[in-house]
Amino acid sequence: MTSPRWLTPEELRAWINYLDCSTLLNDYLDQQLRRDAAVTHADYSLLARLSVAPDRALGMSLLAEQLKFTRSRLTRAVIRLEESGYVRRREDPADGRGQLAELTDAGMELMTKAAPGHVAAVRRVVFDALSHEQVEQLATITATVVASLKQAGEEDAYPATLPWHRR
Amino acid sequence: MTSPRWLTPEELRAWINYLDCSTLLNDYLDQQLRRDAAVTHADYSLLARLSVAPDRALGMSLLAEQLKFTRSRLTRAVIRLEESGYVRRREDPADGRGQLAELTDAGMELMTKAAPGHVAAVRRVVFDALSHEQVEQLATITATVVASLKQAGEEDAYPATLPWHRR
DNA sequence: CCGAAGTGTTTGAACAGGCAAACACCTCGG
DNA sequence: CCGAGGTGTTTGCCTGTTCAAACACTTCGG
Repeated sequence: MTSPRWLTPEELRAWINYLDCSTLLNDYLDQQLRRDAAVTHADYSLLARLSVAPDRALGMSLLAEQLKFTRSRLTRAVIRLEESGYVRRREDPADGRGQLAELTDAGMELMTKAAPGHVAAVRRVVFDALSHEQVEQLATITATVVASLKQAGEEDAYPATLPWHRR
Repeated sequence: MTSPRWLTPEELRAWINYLDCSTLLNDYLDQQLRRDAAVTHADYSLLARLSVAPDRALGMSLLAEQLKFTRSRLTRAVIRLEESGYVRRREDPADGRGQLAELTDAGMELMTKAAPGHVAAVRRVVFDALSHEQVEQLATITATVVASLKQAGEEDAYPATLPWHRR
């Protein structure tokens, strides 16, 4: 690093906007779901993944990977949701080490009640405010950054740690 | 809500990409700062705000607002940073109720050490991967969403709670 | 000058999430 | 068939965050 290249004014503006956007959007959706469906955004995402899975069930590791959760976070989240009656766990018939998380009927019912409001909220603050072109731009930009993160992660991780998502 | 308008496939793709991007990017930067400068991304942002403020000092409420922190979150964060020696607090001479958070020399030194690496990381995973046009698109899109969130927040909040940032 | 209402900040209690270590089970070479 | 090493999951402990209630000070109407 010779002289650390700073961000240009446009980059800085984009960066600050992005940071604010990401925080506020997350807060907004979390509030909306808490208020209207009594779940957090994180729990909602978990249930949503299960609701579209075949048999409404997924292995814990797979689920953690999709959600970008640490395994321990997932364990605790699933325990909580199990206590609330939305999820059930059973052993993976194919692998004695594995557990499957399965959406219960109550969980499915919650999703069908909560999803319309959530989708409406996302629409309202994001997609209704953006043009069709901007939606495409957003998809491309975020995909690019994700790819770039993936590559950066692999390079950094050569010594030892953080294989996929801090393991 | 007649029949809840679902998301189109492109919208859904954009949304999922965005969600992944936001999570992974935050994780990545947090790891980078923890590893290279022994601070969290949140603490870094706080110190960064102070470092560019006049006299390196800001009132607690103003700082909380800029950072989108709860007031209580800010209180505790500042206490922690004060114990680490990066921040000092003093009474606001203009208002006996208020406190000012001020960056110490140690804090400033930390920032000058940490900033280049952080900026390099942001460049690497975001701006080096995007074209100049995409940076502008990102700035516009995020600004639009922030504005739309602000409006949505005001409308929702008519009954009672959540004035600015859940108060 | 008094007290009510407003604004700025902190505290107490509860909980989510991260890391690292432990545990359980599978798989494969010998 | 045994044990070493891998993979899937959970647990213990600690830190950071939230919500609500308390505190502290200021301001303003009477």
